[in-house]
Amino acid sequence: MLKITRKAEYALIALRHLNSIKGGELATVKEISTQYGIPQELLAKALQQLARAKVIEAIKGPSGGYKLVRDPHEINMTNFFEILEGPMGIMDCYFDSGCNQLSACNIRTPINRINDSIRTIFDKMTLADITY
Amino acid sequence: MLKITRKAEYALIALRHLNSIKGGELATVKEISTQYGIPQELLAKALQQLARAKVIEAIKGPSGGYKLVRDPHEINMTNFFEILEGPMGIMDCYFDSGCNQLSACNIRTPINRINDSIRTIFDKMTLADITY
DNA sequence: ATATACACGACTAATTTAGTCGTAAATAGT
DNA sequence: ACTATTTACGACTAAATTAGTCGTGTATAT
Repeated sequence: MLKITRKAEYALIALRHLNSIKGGELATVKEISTQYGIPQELLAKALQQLARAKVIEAIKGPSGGYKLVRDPHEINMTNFFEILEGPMGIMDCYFDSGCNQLSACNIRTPINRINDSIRTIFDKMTLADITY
Repeated sequence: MLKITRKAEYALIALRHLNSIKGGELATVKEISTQYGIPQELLAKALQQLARAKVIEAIKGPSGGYKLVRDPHEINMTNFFEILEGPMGIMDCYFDSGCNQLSACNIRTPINRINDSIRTIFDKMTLADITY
């Protein structure tokens, strides 16, 4: 429980890799996936999502690839996870308020406190902390 | 992502309920499940796990039920979640070290930092914080 | 005895996550 | 223009996890 998805995990590995190579250099999905033993297509999807979110930039064609275009300090973990996995919350009712069955729910308030605590952690932690 | 299971959610609701009734009083699974609209058998399982872990006590037979037997301040959320959901960590490699495929993994250290942060939150937060 | 309540393993169903495939579009090099 | 390379992306299948159900057993108060 409380696990992140593999897609997010692969994305982190890739981002750290992109961060480690010098300024203008590119890395391809193929390179990254073989180097770290990651399923290529799955990594591709993750990087496409990050490219759409403008965290990285894609260059097509031969000698193409991806590069990091934002300062890792600017992207916090809440951003990152929500780009890849959608809204973050330990229970659905945090963002999906259509909870009919538990009309007498007695734990909404404490659950929100937990959520907020976790969110605060991830807000404060940036990609720079992950990538060094 | 980062969601807790419904079983844990139901258990929290039940514990909060048990905490709200006076000292020696009992509540049955049936009562709780109907009051909060929770599937009875699933709640029963959760409470059985908590009873095995000595967080609550089970009294069998007619006029039986469950009661809270430990000070809610003594049980932190890490305990609670691990009773119900097993080892807690955002990635398997935190507790299951048999990760063969990612021999070149470059994010183990930062992942452990995240894990520890979350764990710290849950260590500090007790059932008393949830149940008021 | 009987009705009530917990105990628990086995099972099925639903949902989520992981991974694959096929096809399209851009582009560098020739 | 052609080809090889690389990203883009939706549709699909497979695997794993979670949710929920069922049957049977045990304890016990009345």
